[in-house]
Amino acid sequence: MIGGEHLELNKRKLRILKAIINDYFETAEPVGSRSLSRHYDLGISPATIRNEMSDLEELGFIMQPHTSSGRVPSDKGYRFYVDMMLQIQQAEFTKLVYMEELKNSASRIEDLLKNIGQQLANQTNYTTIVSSPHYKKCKIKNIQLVEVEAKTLLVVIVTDGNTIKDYIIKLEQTINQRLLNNITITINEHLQGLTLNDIGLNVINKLKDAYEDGEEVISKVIDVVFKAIKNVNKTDVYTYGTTNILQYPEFNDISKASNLIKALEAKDVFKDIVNTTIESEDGSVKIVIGEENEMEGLKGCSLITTSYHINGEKVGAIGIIGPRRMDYDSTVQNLRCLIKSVDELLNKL
Amino acid sequence: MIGGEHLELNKRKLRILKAIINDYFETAEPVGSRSLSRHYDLGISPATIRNEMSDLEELGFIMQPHTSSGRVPSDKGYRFYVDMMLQIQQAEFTKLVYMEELKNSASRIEDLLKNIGQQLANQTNYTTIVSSPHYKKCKIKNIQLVEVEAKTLLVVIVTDGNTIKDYIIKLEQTINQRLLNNITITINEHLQGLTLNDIGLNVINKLKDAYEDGEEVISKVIDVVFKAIKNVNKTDVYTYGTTNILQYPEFNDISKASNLIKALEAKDVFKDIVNTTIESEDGSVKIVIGEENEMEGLKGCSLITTSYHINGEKVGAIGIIGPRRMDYDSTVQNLRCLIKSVDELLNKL
DNA sequence: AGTTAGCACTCCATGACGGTGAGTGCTAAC
DNA sequence: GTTAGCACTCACCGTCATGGAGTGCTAACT
Repeated sequence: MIGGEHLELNKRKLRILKAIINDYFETAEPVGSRSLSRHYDLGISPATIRNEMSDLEELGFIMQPHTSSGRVPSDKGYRFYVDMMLQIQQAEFTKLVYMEELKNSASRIEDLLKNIGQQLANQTNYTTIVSSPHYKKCKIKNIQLVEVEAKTLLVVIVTDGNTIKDYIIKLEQTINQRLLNNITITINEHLQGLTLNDIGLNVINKLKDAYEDGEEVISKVIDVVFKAIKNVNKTDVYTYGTTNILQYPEFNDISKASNLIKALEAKDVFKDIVNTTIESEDGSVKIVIGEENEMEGLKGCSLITTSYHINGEKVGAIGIIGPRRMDYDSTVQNLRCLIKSVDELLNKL
Repeated sequence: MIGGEHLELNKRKLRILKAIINDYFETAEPVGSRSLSRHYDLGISPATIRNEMSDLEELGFIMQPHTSSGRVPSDKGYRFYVDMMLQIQQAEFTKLVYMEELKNSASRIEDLLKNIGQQLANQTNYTTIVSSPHYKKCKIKNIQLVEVEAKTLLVVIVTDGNTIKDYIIKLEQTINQRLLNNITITINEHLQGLTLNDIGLNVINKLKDAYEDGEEVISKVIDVVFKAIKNVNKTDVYTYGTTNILQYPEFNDISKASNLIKALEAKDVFKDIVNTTIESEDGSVKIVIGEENEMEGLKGCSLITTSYHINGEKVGAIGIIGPRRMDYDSTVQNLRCLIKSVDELLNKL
């Protein structure tokens, strides 16, 4: 399909489309034939450009906001441009200036991801989203029980990727230290290496049988283990630089801005985006343009996402949200470089 | 000072001021003498109202945006009104409808506070801020060391109010389980009940002397303890319902809205507000009006804050941000009821 | 046949203009 | 002390003319 349309676009039409996209990126105003011929050295007269633009409009790559105004790239136009760009673009990994900072800034994955989101927003002047890591099969690595005060236990659960979750549980009766130690050991023996699905009734019963006076503790611990694993699997999404995107004239209208912010606030809706990003091809960059967005509030924006890895597994997504006319070229480039360094950093932690 | 001005305001002027504040709250438009006499049963003619308004303006309680326009309450006018209200208002504790929900929703303090912020934003249609609890003197309750894999230790630190912080530390060399257990016991013996200030060089040295081959572990654990306590003492501030405030016409201008959102995003600046709120009189409600705000982006807003308690100690703040003409009366009322229930809930956890 | 100059036309943005409505302050009468 | 009346101000709104930037079409040029 796209290939077919590509063939229809001769070199001159392509140059003009690119020029329109570039001019519109810079001015945010519909671009006309005359201004195009002035600013770009196309070697043809405005009249010729007009003819070509008329063709491009017929093909659906550009649109007129109203008769006798200049042209604006359509979603389809951007789609075409972006698909072409993704094929052509050389992966040129320049070292990002803020990588050094990041390297030293954080020893926890969450903090690192937060810094990345913040830095990327600052650097691109767009809004960024970062999802927390999400492990497909979350295995239990270690469970620790600590008495913090009488009848109160602290349960610490370490899972894959050294994610730690801790819970406080209240008991009906006190429990002596020796029993607690033994229970801890037994629980670990039974649960280490298991995923949520692996923990069936038989495992639970076996555990409960092991200690008669420990039944309360064990069943409460198991509750908490389930909670923890569910929590680890919960994808959290964080956004940075929300106000960055408000500076672009397309969001001058408060109602548009408000809708967008509302969408950013309701992070739930990003989870789909994160999931499809994670499931898409390794190392690929996904671009969603304008109306292609399923979320209402984002239809005025474009979204560039890619996934990051921990221990070789795709576990989370990083995305950039900008106006439809955003600078796809260098933003994609930027994101590619970033993700490369991020993957390295994450695997070092 | 305020008392003196109060005396200057006879009953009629007061009624007029209240009427202006109320009308402006409802319409967000400057209010004139004629419309005032129509909508409120003041028993006097517009001409008389005009004379009174002229006086009120001279006293600084109301202002004219431009000659021959209606009047708008000034910060001083609101301040006067609000101070009076706070003195008069009966604390009438109606049960909040969403309290039941909150009761069941959360078992962790952070989750509960999050729900509260969200609910309060929904209910008031303003933006809310909630600070995380901040304990004056944070004592160490329990420290636990767990080997999660070779050369990798998990350090769990439980402090006052059952706040839990956990850290992963990497070691140069493996450590056997027995030594680890002993170190854990010794560390707890030495550090339990101490605050950050209590941990001086002599404590550290004593600890290090206890185990020759445990020096690395001990010094790394102490590092982490310091970090944890600092983290517990760090006040985090969360905001909810950011878009709520954008619906008010005073923020129709995108630049004003953007400034406000920027202020909300830069949560650091709220910490002063939180601190002064926590330090102010027990159970009191603090109101900051318009230009009284120190933060640039908030000068167009008003802020109503109060503190919540855990174990009798004021540990955090809850606040509501609305337009200057917000409904101080019922918002304060609302906040008072909320905080009463919240304090109860928090102390049950 | 492809390219270009010229021309008529469209539409948006801008600024001037006048009328309207809501407001004020002042004065004089009640 | 209160109020009616009046002159005046100012924001707001619709209308109108103007200018600029753009288009599409046609005819002439290479």
